[in-house]
Parts: sequence; structure tokens; C-alpha cells
Amino acid sequence: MNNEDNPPKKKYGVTIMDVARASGVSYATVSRVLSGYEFVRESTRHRVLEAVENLGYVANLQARSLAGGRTQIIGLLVPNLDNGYVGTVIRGIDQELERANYDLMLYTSHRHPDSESFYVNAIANGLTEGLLLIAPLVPATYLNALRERNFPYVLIDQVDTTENGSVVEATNWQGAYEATRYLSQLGHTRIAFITGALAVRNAVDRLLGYKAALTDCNLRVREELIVEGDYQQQTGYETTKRLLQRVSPLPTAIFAANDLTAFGAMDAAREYGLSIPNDISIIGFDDIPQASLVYPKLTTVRQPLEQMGQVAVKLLLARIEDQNSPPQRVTLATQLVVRDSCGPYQTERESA
Amino acid sequence: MNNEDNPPKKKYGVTIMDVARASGVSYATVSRVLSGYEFVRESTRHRVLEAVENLGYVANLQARSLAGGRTQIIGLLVPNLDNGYVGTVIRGIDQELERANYDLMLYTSHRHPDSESFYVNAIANGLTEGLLLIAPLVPATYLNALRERNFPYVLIDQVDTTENGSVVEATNWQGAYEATRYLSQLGHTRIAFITGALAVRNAVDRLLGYKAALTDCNLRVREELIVEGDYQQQTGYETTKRLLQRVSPLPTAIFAANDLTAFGAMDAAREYGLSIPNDISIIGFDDIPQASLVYPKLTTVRQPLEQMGQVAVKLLLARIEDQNSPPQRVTLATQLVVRDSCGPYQTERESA
DNA sequence: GCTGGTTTTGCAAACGTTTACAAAAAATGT
DNA sequence: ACATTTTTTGTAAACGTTTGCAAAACCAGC
Repeated sequence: MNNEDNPPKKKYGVTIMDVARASGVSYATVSRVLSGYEFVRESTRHRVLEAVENLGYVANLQARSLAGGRTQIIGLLVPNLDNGYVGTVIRGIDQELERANYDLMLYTSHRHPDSESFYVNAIANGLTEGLLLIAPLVPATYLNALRERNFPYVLIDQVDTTENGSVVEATNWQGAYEATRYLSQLGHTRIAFITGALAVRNAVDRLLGYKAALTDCNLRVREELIVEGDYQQQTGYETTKRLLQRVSPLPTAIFAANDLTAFGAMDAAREYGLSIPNDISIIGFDDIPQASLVYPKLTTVRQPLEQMGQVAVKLLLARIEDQNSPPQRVTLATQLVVRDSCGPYQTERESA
Repeated sequence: MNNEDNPPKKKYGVTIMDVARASGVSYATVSRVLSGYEFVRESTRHRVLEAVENLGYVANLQARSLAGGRTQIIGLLVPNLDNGYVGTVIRGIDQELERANYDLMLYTSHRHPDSESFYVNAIANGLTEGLLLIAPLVPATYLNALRERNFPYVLIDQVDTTENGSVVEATNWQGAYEATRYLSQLGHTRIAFITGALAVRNAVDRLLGYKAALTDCNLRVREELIVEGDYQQQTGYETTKRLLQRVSPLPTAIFAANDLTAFGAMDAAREYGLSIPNDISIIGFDDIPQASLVYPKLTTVRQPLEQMGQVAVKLLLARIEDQNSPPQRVTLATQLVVRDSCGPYQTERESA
């Protein structure tokens, strides 16, 4: 098509050379202007900037990074994207990234499932300057590789067993404690708990908070009311169903370790003929966007997801700035959000 | 810390040189092996591959791309991530990308909001080989820039007014037609419609489908039952509220142009004292993950979101392979998903 | 007008690849 | 064994930046 008139033209691209030529300085000077180097004469700076503007020059990241500059990219490894949880965190990440003029490379962990260490190796060796990991399930493999290379990373909603990276999390124990106490204050005494996968630290913390609150409220911890889940809606549904069939008298409240599980529990309860919150109260954890969307609106413990994203980026950037800055652990406060899925304990009326 | 014992060590990184040294060949040969060049002796190839394995070598993308190779990265521009819509599409994108061994760079359009053209300029000048745009609102600015550079891109769920890029969409008209006809078959005659932002083509198509179905079912198109929304839940809520207050007799069914709007409508209807689906039927469009999550489960028109993502990647990759391959337009079929939010028309019983 | 010190600038050498081009090695035919 | 062809490998020159080092230009002060 247009190969005819200018065959030797390569990529459509203005380079630093073009800018140098146009402004009558050396390319080194252009580079200095662009990277905000101090000792450049004001008039020169102006000429260069003008040329940049005119030519619509945009720096070539690959070259810059190769030459030792910054890529201004961080990687983000997420488990999935179909519930609002991660989306909300990303919103916070995004805001902060924009402020710092960074771009984001997204990896979903179901990709490259076989060779995880190679995978992270690739990330770290690639163009990202740091890595953010949201609630990774089995981070041990990753983490060692990252630490070995002294590659900056920050974990969100997951502790770092190697104690080497920064961590942003919420007060899981405290949140669970409050939720449980709230139910107790509503008069409930048979409060069931559906955990997350207990391999994950925050799941354990929530369970502990629940137990502690029970004790403090002078309620017995009954093992038959505690069932292990895995933070998935489907599992929440199934375990609740089994729970309701197995336990008698029925629990009058269910504390689900996260919102997704709570949704599953709601479905199961309803299917069992129970009305929410009249026959049974249900409370969640996380406050993902859907929580206020379901019917009845879910009472839950809010994690400041957006803020967690922001903080994580700040920590990561700090780490990138100064590789030797010590890893930090930031714990943000959760907050009980009362909506419509919990009600006061009703005097027993022989359910079904 | 470990700076003491080996000061002249730079970045922790194995280069092609190291591999060459270890396998006793020149770096060029290593490069050839790695890029799958044909004329390499089998024994040599083996030695090189072995060295790669031993040293844990991973190619440096920046360098590769600078030297004219591929980055294996595509960009994805999305409006947001807090409802499952985009997440679901990404799932499809992801699958396909993995197959092709590509990585993903994520941009959310609320970033760089001021200088959009510069923004896209930057993307196109960066390391992405192509760009995927999900339902961009005002793509005109972008598109021209992209076209000028002959930069490969594919639009998802949005037509390309410049007719220059490939497009993946669903049968919006048809889907709306079927939904409307379904309501009509249930006996409804006063079917309201809440549109999307009519600047967007698919919103118009859905409206047209609705009207066509009405006509074909021998129902009058009543302008007072059509209100303009913008695909947002909040707007769905507000417009529905106004609609219910204003119109009498009330509509017995509401067709919301997307699920989010339908959720808003459900809230409003309930607040107005209407029971779903007994007093009023509500139907949505998209079938985002939440649709089966809300109560009652939303009847809706499914767009094959995941598949749309997959197809989009295929088109984009094809375009990247052969810059001159003509832009295509793929339209995937929607499908009515009947759940619980629609019921048959009940004989009038003087609402409130 | 020189001297000595700053401030600015330019040159050149990286950075880690890919890829023409040419040389070397191997295979083939005689 | 030698010339010819074919396959395989190596050398060198990009790609577009950043940055150390040294030269040039400026500015005082005398």
C-alpha cells in the first residue's frame, strides 16, 4: 500500500535522536531533560521540550529500561477477577499507581499453573520493578524465588511466612470478634461458623476471633457448629446445606468467613425454607460490592479493600525506591457494616 | 549485606552470553535456538537448551523487543473492574492469551483521563503489540491515533465507527427482541424499557430490538414507558423509581438494558412495595456473574462474555501476525436465560 | 584579558537481544 | 582427494535509551 513511496521507513517512531536534531542539542542532553536532570540550561530545556511536543515524542520504554532506567511497571498477581473483591482492591492500586505514573501488568494465577517458580522467575526477570500479590494461595514457592533475587514485593491479605516482604492486611481477628459479638448481642446463642481454607492464615484468625468472642460472651464453642469451607460460594452453599440437615436444634445465626460463602449460605438457608433474617441471621466478611446487592442486603465486616490496594502500592514503591528499606506490615481496621441480613433472636417456634 | 564478597556483580541476571559460554557456542546461536530457528545442529540445540535449563535463563524482554523481536504482550483497556462483566471477559482473554504465550498489560480508563490521545499514544509506543478495548465509551479519540500508526486493535462490545479495527460483539438487537417477546408471551402488555446511554451503539440496538418485538407482538410502543439510563445500577434505581411514580397503571414488566440496571430496578420496585416477580417482572441483559446471585435470580439475556474475550484475542493475534489482514466483525449469539425474576402476567389487582 | 571554578554539554560505552552477512564445517559428487 | 553445494556457526551492527567522563562554555575575580 504505502510501501511504495518510502520503502526504507521502519517503525513509525520518533526517537530521542529526532528530538536532538530538531532542538540542536545532543541526544544525551535530551535524555537529561527528559529524566529531569538538574544541570541543564533553562533555555535548552525549553527548546528540547518544545521539540518533544512538536514531534509527539514518547520515550521507548524497552530501551530506557535496558539502559538501566525504570520501566515504571509493576506486576500484579491475582487469583481471579469474577467477584468484586479483587476488582475493588485494584481500584485502590490503580489510583496510587496513577499518582506515581506507573503501569500495571496483570497476571492471573491460573495461568502458567504448572511451573510456578519459573513463572515468577519470568515476572521478576521481566520488566516489572515490583510485584503485588493479592491473596495468593500457596505463596511459599513464589516467595523464596523473589527473596533470593531481592525482588520487591508486597502481599495483600495474606501473611508472608518468610517474613521478608511487606504485607497489607486487615484486622481479621478483631473483625470476626465484632461480628460474633454483634450476633450475640442480638440474642443469638447458637451461632455457626463457616471457615475459609484453614491453610490460609487469615481464615485461622477469623476463626480465632469468632471463638474468642463466643467465650467472652459466655457462649460455649460447639465444634459441631463449625465447618470448614474455602471462601467459595459453592462450598458455602454445600456446607450450609449439610449443616442444616445435621444439626438440631438449628443454629439461629451463621457467620460466614467471607461474603461469597455467605451468599452460598443464604441460598442454602432459603432452599431449606428459612427466611432471612427472620428464621436465621447471616453475616459475612469482606464487604465486596455484591454484598449490598443481594437480597436481603448482607450485613458484613468491611475490609477497606480499596485502601489496602493503595497502601500496598505505597509500600511497594517505597521498597523499589530503597531496596534496603525493611519490609513492613500494615494492618488496617475492619468495620462492621450492618444491613438487613441479621435480626434479633426470635423465640423458638419449632422450625419445620 | 552481600555486597562485600562480590562487589562487581550487577543485576542478578543470566544473559544470553552466559548461556553461550556455558554451552560453548556463540550468543547468536543461542539466540537462534531460543527463537526456534531451523538450521541448528541437533546436538548444539541440545547443549544450549541444557545450559538454559541449568542456568535458569529467562530472556530479557526489553532487549528482545528493542532488537526487533516480540514482546508477547498485549494491552487491555477496560472501563472498570468492579462488576463481574469485565472480569468474565478477561477470563476468556486470559485463556486464549495463555495458549499463545502472551502477557497482559492492564489499563483502566479512568486513569490518564485528561490526555487520552497521548495516553493511547504511549500504549502504542510501548511494549504492547496490540490493544484490546472493552466497551470504551468515547473511542473516537483513541481509534484515530491507533489507526494512524496502523496499530492492531480489537473492540469488544462496541462498534468501531472508523470501521478500521476488528470488533467482537453480541446480537444485541436479537437479544433484546427475544427478551421482549418472552415477556409478551408471559402475558405482559405494559413492558417498560430502561435503555443504556444512547450514545453507545449497542444501547440503541437493544432499544430497537425491544421496539421491534413489541410491534411484532402487536403491542403499542409507548414512549412513556421508555426511559434513558446509562447502564449504571444507581441510575437504574433512580429511573425506575421515577417511572413507577409517574406511570399509571404501572408497567407489569421492566426490561433493563443491562443487569446492573436491572439490579437497580429490583431495588426500586421492592422499595415501592412490589414483589418480584409476582407484582412485576424484571429482565436484564448480559448475564454477569451476579445475575444468578441476586434474589430472586435474574432472568436475563446472556452475552457469551468469556467467549467474546477469546475471540477478541484470536482476532487481535491474527492482526498482529499479519498487519494487513482485514479487520473483521464477529457477532456472537445471545441467549435467553430464564431464572426467577419474571412471572406470568397476573390479573390486575389494583396495586397500592 | 587571564585564571580558576562552576555549570552545561557531548562523546562513547554500556544494556541484552535479533538478524544480515560472511565464514567455517560438513556433506556430496566426482 | 578435490571442488561444489549445503548446512551450521560466528562476527558485527543495529535497536533507543542512560550515564560516566571529559571537554566546552560560562562566570567571577583579579
